[in-house]
Amino acid sequence: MKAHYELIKNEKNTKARLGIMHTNYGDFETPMFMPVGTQATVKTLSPEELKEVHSGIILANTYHLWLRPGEDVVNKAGGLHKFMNWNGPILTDSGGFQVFSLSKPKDVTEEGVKFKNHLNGDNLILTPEKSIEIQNKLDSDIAMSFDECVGFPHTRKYIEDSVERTLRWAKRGKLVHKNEKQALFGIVQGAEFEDLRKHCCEELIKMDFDGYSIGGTAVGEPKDVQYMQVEYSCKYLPVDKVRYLMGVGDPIDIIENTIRGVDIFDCVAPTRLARHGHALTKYGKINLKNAKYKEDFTPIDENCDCYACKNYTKSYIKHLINADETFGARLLSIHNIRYLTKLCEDLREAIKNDTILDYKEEFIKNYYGKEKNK
RNA sequence: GCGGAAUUGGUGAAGUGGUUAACACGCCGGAUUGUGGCUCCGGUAUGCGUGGGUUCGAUUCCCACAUUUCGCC
Repeated sequence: MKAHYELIKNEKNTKARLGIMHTNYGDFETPMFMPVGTQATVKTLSPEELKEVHSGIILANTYHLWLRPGEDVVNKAGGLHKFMNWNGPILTDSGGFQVFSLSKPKDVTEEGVKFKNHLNGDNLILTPEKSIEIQNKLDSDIAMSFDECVGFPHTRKYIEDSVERTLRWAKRGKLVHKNEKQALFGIVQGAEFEDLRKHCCEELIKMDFDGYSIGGTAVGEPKDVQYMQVEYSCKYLPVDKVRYLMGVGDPIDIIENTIRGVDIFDCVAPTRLARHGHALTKYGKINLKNAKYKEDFTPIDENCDCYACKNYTKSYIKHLINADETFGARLLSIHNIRYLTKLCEDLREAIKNDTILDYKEEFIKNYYGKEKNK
């Protein structure tokens, strides 16, 4: 069986959707936040801890696992689930984001994208076919097409060419996709141009993917542009397939884009922020390095059910972060991921009750309001 | 008691008779969006042991004192 989406309910006042993703490694409800585990591990967390924070699915990265340890090693281990001892769903990114973060414009060719291996300097080329072959071997539940993720700003002409290339790459990848238990998603590009997003959606739908990702967001564009890009994508996507917004994980953005019809999110923010000493709270992001927490013997959030909040104080976690102890990063990662999965639980509840706009208003009032008064 | 050396921010320290006293760490803030993990960006000594003197001008030269330290009796 391939992973597939079941639509449960549309929210009455917005485009928000409640759904279930069925996979061979369990089902999860959407909207859902997906933590990032680039190198077959969500940094600092064990699989048991990931279960505890209610991660329905995690993301791993094709580019990194290709370079190290190599897809054949993972394949011989019995696939990514066995290799990393995670028996929940896994989605793999295609390496498309590395097109944005690691390559220069001249490195993007029709064949694929040239990279310099960051571990040993080798010149490499990642192609749509190679990306899919690697993902087939990694044996994730959901694979991504290899796309070109273009940064912001950019010219319309470049996006026009890039979208066509991404479509050709999607088709090439689909042709070599052989893993029958693995779903394959197409990626919508087109930046902030509605006609290009529409065109991209229509062409991808013709290829009949198992789900659709919205790409080209979270690359430095203003918030209103991001929301527009999501609207211009969801508008043209089929209702019976899941929609995954790539790279977005700011709490407000999760709410705004859920309202616009997105089902799955991923972001490095909760884990990266954790390693740098930040915690997400109802009243905004706080920096535990700040001196004011030195003798704050209360939990990050008294109402949070995570292991960190149930057992540790801000003062202690601040001490761990200041002393560069990894346990601090682990406690904050647990909290931040739980914060986002709980946010998604709340959003699902609000969709059931058709109260998502009220939820958003209340959330923003708390998140920005008190933070600014501090 | 005698002789020498030293005294620069929270710490280790560089430095010069003349605009804003280097650098590092720490500290105080900020950033971080399909992760090239442990990064990046700011701020942080109105003052160079204390008191005099020389000089147009002294943290820098001179004197005294204090403190620290080394050696000798």
